Amino acid sequence: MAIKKVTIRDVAREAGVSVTLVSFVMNAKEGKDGRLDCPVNVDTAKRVLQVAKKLGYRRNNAAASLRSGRSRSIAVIVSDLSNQFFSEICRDIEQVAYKEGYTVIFLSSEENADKLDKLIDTVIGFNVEGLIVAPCLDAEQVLSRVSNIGIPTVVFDRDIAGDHYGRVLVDNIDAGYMAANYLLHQGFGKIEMISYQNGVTSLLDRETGYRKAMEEAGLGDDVRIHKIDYEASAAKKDVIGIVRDAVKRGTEAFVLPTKKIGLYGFNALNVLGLNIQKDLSFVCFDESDIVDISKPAVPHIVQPVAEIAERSYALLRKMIEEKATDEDKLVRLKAKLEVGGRFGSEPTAASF
Amino acid sequence: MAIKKVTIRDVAREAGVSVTLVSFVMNAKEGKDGRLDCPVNVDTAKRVLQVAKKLGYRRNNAAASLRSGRSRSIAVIVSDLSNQFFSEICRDIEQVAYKEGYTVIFLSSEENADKLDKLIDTVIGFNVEGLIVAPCLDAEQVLSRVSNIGIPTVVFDRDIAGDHYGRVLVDNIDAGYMAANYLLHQGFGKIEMISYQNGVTSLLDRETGYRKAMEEAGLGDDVRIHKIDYEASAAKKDVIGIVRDAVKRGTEAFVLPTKKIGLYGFNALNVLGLNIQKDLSFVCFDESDIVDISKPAVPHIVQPVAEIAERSYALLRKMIEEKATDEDKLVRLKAKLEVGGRFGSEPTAASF
DNA sequence: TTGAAAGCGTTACCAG
DNA sequence: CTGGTAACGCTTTCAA
Repeated sequence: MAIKKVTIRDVAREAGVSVTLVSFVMNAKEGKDGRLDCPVNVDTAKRVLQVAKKLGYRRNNAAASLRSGRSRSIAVIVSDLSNQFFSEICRDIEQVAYKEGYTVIFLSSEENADKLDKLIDTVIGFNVEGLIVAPCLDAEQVLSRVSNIGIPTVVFDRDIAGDHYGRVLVDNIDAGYMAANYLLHQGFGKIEMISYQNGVTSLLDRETGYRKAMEEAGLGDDVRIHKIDYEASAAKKDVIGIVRDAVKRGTEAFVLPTKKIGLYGFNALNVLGLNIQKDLSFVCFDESDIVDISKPAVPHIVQPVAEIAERSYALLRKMIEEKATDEDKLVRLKAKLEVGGRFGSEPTAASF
Repeated sequence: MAIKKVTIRDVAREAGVSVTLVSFVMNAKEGKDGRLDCPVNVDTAKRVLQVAKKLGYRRNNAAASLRSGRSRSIAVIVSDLSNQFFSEICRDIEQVAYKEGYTVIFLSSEENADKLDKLIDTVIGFNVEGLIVAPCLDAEQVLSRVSNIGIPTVVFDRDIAGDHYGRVLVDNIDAGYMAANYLLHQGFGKIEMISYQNGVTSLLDRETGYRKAMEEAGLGDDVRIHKIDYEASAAKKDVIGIVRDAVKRGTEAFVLPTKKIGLYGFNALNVLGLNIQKDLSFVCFDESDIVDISKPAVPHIVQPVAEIAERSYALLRKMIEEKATDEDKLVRLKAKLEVGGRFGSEPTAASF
């Protein structure tokens, strides 16, 4: 069956009016009184609406966008769509954009700058009005091209130099500081950290925070940051070795600054037959099934996902409307330390 | 800064050729020999390419789509983008589509049929060539409208009656059967199941499979399927109660037919102070951080995510090209039982 | 309150 | 091989 194509002209003919009228009616927003606010006779409008519905008319956005230059759509490019952190942000952005009648296109750069480059071409060709990007590694050059083109762009999660971009960032220094400080207040002194060697800003900042907390506690000499491979199976092995040696050395706790590193940490405990808290304590980052369920609860730093999504979208809209001041263009959010699991404050067996 | 707009005409003028030539060149696919296959002089083509690059030309897809009627894009609508199962499928679809030069728009219906309806309007307005949909609850009517319009549509995860759709489904009866059967072979007899009361086909099928395995084992009288609320906090409470009562009754094992229900199960164990395997055994569904890390390993049914993605996309492409036979339009895939965690076959402490 | 007509940037068609 | 020109469906003046 061929795809039905009902145009504005079909509606106009059937309703006995001009295409202009139909266009007016179809674009009219409903006022608060339920009335359409457009310079069209109420009865005519009603008739047009009816005919449009009967015929199954749907606006051809390609044509509308071509003519008007606006597409009422934005693109969100993350480095891995299957990463929970990103997919939650995507969902939240979609929800808030949807309310304003904006369509969101999601794309995944797979942590690959070349692919990011091509994706950006694609979405620009789609006439999106703006971009929200979680920069992949080495994204600087690719994104500088975007800023040359002049398409409004907001980056989040990782920082990128350049004052053209809107930036929505979590204070990762503070996050790392909180993580280490929590452990210090628990009475631990021998606290180490495991991080990736790839040097993304968010991780470097968390390392800085950890270091700062240790130094303030007069434990600067005990700072130890282990760097592991980014690739999963290598990383997993690395962590097992690090944990095993650390326990021998008398290490009491670890700051594990990403969700995955946290999981590697738990895996190491399992493999080594160690117990969380009894043998070793962790502060993890982000929520995971593990920290949700673990008993005793595993303290973890959570990023304000919904807020990141909302602020990114709001900032982008402001930039699209060219109303964003330089102040607006940098949003700094704080992470939070969760001490109980997501189920922590819920009824326990005792309450039954 | 205004958005730079370089059109095909600018390139044509600068290169001293007609717009037609430029269009030819810009649409030419690279042949295997690296040569462009288009009826254009090689040198001319090269010059056009150079000028296009120099000027920063990018095709306006809205215009191209308007004129050609094809958009080289498809839409994927899932019921929750932040659900790992869906987001992995999205990523995989994106990857395979990208290779063929197709853009994918992802949307999230939030398990809401009305929203699905609107999203479909939106993407049709975007001139997408086809739809891949994970039906939300009550999606039947909404989707029947799509099939009237005649836009090629593939559904996955949940079945929908109607022979217009392509359908990529996992054999959930078999999956439920495998789950129960595994427990039976472990020597358990008192096996129960916890499921949602919302009656989606995939769950009903898993229940059927469980029932079938029990009946074949002569344990038809012991079949017990607990139905819980879909809403998380209610569900969590329900499961705690169910597990507590079940253990008292001497239940040995549970089939937990979704990832979330599995997590509720683990939560119940925690809250009740029970041990997996010692006090109660589970077969879960889908991968999660828990089943990855748990020790002893938790057997779980995994769906062939990559295959679902690939087959859905391939089928949709075939339908778009009107080459899909009725045979093609139903793809049945098998789930697999994983007995070890994802880390199961990896090096353990002993190997260090 | 209504309508005619001029494009938006591209591809398709036809002629050279 | 190359180029002119007519659409595609819509929004947007401008005029009635």
